[in-house]
Amino acid sequence: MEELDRQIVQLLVKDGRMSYTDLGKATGLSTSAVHQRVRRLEQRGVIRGYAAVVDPDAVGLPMTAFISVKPFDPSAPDDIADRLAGVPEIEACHSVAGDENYILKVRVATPRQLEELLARVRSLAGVSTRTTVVLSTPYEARPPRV
Amino acid sequence: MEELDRQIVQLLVKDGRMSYTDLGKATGLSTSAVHQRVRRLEQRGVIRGYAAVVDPDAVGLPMTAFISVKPFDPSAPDDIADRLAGVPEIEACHSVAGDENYILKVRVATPRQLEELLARVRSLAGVSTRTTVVLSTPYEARPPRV
DNA sequence: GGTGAAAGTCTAAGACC
DNA sequence: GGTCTTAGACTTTCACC
Repeated sequence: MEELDRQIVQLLVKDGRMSYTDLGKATGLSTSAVHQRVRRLEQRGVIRGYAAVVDPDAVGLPMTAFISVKPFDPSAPDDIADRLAGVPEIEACHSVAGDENYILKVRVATPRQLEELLARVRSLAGVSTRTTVVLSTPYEARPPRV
Repeated sequence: MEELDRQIVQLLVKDGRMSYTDLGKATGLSTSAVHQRVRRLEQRGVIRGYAAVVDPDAVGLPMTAFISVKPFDPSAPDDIADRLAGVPEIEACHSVAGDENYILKVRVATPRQLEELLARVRSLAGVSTRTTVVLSTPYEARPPRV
């Protein structure tokens, strides 16, 4: 990716609501040139979208956990990610190398909800689970150095 | 949190660039009422900021891994998170309950860079590491159901 | 790929309920 | 907390280079 695009992406990752005017000032381009570049970056899928970053505590989801899952029947076709796609508590699902097949990142309100979620994940996906509870998060969603 | 605020947060998590005008239409409030509420949500820290969501592959960081770390000397004061705060490859750092003390999520370009990063993490923070490489990510950063 | 200008839309602040 | 109003800023499109 070219230097100017890299700069624009970097700026938008740090502040997704930065105006095209300000992006132009920061990069030395005109407003419309920036606008065009951003549109291309969106079309090419480099920029997937924009999101408000929310404090999970403040919206009633103070409990985070990582759930590693492994199928009961390792010979069955792996449709675990699909089976879990509709579970709203799951924020991320990564297929991984190692002892387990997937790592899920989940957010819930209470330990009781985590217990209920684990039961749901096990029965929906036919997996055993190993859960690591997050105690605190010094930082998260830090902008990548693009 | 109140229903209208919940709605606004939900909408902004899905589209961080949605205009106040459109937020007003979606919630049945006037533009300025929405604007006021958003400003309050930002001030109260419910909304921490806004970010462009970027495709890691497209910006040259196709490799993701989780690194669990444990201090060599468990009796030393725990300043691991601080020591690692300046490492740009680390996207998130969670203190966790369980066998290890922290889980880091990292993004790099190549296996060789991951190797170099692991060495850096170990020596900077005085920890042993256990690394789980991500093979693919069916979904990630899904908007929480606020 | 870039610029610059015009029309339309949105933001932000103030007065008022 | 809410609405309405208004000035100014920003976005978006277009003709042109």
